[in-house]
Amino acid sequence: MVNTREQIVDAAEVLFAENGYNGTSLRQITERAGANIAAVNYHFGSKENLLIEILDRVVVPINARRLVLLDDLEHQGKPDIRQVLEAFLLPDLRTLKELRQRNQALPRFVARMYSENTELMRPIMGQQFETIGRRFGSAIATALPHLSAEEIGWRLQCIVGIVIYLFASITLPGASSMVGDNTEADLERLLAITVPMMTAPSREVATR
Amino acid sequence: MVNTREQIVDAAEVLFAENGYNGTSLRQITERAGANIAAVNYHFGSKENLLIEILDRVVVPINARRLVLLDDLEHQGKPDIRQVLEAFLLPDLRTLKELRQRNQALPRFVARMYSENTELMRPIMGQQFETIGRRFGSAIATALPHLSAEEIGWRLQCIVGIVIYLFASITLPGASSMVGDNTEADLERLLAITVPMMTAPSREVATR
DNA sequence: GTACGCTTGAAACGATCGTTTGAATAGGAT
DNA sequence: ATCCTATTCAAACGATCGTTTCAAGCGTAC
Repeated sequence: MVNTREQIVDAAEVLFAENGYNGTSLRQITERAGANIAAVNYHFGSKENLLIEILDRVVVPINARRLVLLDDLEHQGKPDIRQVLEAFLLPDLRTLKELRQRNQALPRFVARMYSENTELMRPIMGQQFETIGRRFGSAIATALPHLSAEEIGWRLQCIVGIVIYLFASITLPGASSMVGDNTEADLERLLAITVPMMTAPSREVATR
Repeated sequence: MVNTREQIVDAAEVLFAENGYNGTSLRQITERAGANIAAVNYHFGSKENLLIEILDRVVVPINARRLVLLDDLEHQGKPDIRQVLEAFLLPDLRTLKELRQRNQALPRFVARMYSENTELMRPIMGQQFETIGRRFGSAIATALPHLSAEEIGWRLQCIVGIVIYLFASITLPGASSMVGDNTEADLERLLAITVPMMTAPSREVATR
């Protein structure tokens, strides 16, 4: 076998997406990869390290792309809400499309891991979103001065919920798929609802 | 033990929410419930039946409530978009609050199972949402004639994504919790963004 | 008391889990 | 050819999984 390590990662991506982390055994992975059981612990050390390696390669670049786009925007001047949201959403759509081309089931797995909110995932997504939330929160605040920081954070989390749902690729009966191959069109469609959703006047809650 | 069956359900709810279905063993469940291992298979037949029993008691009433509210609305006349969305969201918020009072971790577990999109879950949520999507889709279509049925279904799924995210109770660092105890206030907050999000013109080009 | 359904108990079932071991193999550098 | 490092392999490790078995306990009707 010339490239056992890569074959294992590919097989694990598919099986994790299909049956979850706990629902996938190393024997399934290595059988699909055409490798030996011991190869996982040899190349990765443990099953958990294999998971982290898969997740990191997906999650980290998304937020890196977000920050690059936002930096560019703020360097050019004061961005409006549509530009900020585009910088937030475009990395998701591009990554979603790329992941699908590489492995059709991978985005769903990432969405599952995100929504599991377990102790394994919390440091991975927590530290990532801390910077993202602060940077985009203040960018939105300057574009929409009528909203409080708390309300902006709340609405941003709603958008995160939509994005995770996009990644989950849940296609309910009678509904078409949420995103397609045309990233520009998907972005337009998302901005068409997220911009009004973010711009809407606040009915803020006092008792929280 | 006077009520072993109930104790098992309660323990399973907590542990499933914490560690997932595959991540929870029957021995953990029965130990927490103060029951014997064999009690699970005696009362439920299998671990999978125990899961289905827990999910059914949560998911089915939500959509039943939705349909009752929508029936009431349509019986009174032609509902506007805000009323329809209220009928869609209110059962979620009420159920979310109730579930939290009963078991703080239960909503997160439901959200996890929803987003897993596995073969076990598909019949449970699929058949449920088929009626819901059709009924609410047509109700929204009469309230918003400028939107195509396909666009309505797509936006409705975005709202489902937000709701699942609410249930997941993911609290990112630096952000407050998404919903509280004041259901009326939470509903107002959700309607403040979902009504503009649903009403927005289709594929709008620019907001300046 | 005796007999009978319902429920619980301890123990073991076969299967599978993630991990480890140590020998066998390959392929280049010297 | 010889050595060395990297990788693969079959096999087994102890642990834990969901499930089953069957005896013991329980309250109620006879």
